[in-house]
Amino acid sequence: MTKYELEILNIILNSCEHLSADEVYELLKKKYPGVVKATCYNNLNKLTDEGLIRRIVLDNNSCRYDRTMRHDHLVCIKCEKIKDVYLKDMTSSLKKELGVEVESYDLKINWLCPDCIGQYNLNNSLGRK
Amino acid sequence: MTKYELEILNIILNSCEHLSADEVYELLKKKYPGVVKATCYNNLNKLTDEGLIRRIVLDNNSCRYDRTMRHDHLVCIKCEKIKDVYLKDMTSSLKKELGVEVESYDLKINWLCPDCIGQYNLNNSLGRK
DNA sequence: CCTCTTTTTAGAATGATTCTAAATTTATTA
DNA sequence: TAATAAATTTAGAATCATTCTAAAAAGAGG
Repeated sequence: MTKYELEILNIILNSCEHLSADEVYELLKKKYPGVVKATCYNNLNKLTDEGLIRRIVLDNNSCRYDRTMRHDHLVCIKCEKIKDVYLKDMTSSLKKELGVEVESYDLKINWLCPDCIGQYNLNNSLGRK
Repeated sequence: MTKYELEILNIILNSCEHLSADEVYELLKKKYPGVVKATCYNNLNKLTDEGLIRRIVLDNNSCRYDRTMRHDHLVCIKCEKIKDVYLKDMTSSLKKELGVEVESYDLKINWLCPDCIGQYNLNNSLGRK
């Protein structure tokens, strides 16, 4: 594991946010000012392939990086901020309901976060789409 | 609703596949050869906003379009093909478990489809990541 | 028919990510 | 330790899906 790969892993494991590739790159530059963006992408891909970090793809086609320990995500329909939630693992119940092998799953729950909830008419935006 | 919007809606409702924007565009051109790609994108966005179709964002940052009736997706970890599955709606159980309002959710289940399952060593690829 | 609004067009712009080929670093093994 | 091989990084160009822009066209209502 190279110094860049290690530092990127640390950045992600120690972050409370869900960072974009660009945000990871900015943090990486604080320690290694000369580093190049492609290196950041290379290592984000490598770490993802190795299963050490996890890529979350948002509806607007942008990615965030996260720890791998199994958990689910609340995504705010307004500000798009992500919050981790630790719901019980559904793998085996999905297997049972589907009758097939399940490798993993990805559950994104759309909500209005507390910061945004005041800014919406709840009846219109939550009651029905 | 314009002829383009209507035709795009028909293309998606009548397709058994989960089409990409480009595939929708190719099909649209069969009926309206002069139409331009931006029109296709405009209308895909409009239809999505109107809730008449649904956008699925894959891990590789590409989109597919689908009917809106609530259902979940099996995504093959090898060929990335999508299959619809109609699992029971979890909205209310999620609300209960989380203790917050839930607008909707998006569940993607990763598996190896029957076409790809022969090409993998199941112990390695399914047992653990 | 006139005015206002919406949609379409053409093509440029954007922006995230990937690619390429050369340079550098790290690891291997003679 | 020197030589060779493999992996990583670099710089910047390329890609590709999508969005933007401003002008033209189409549609709707009075």
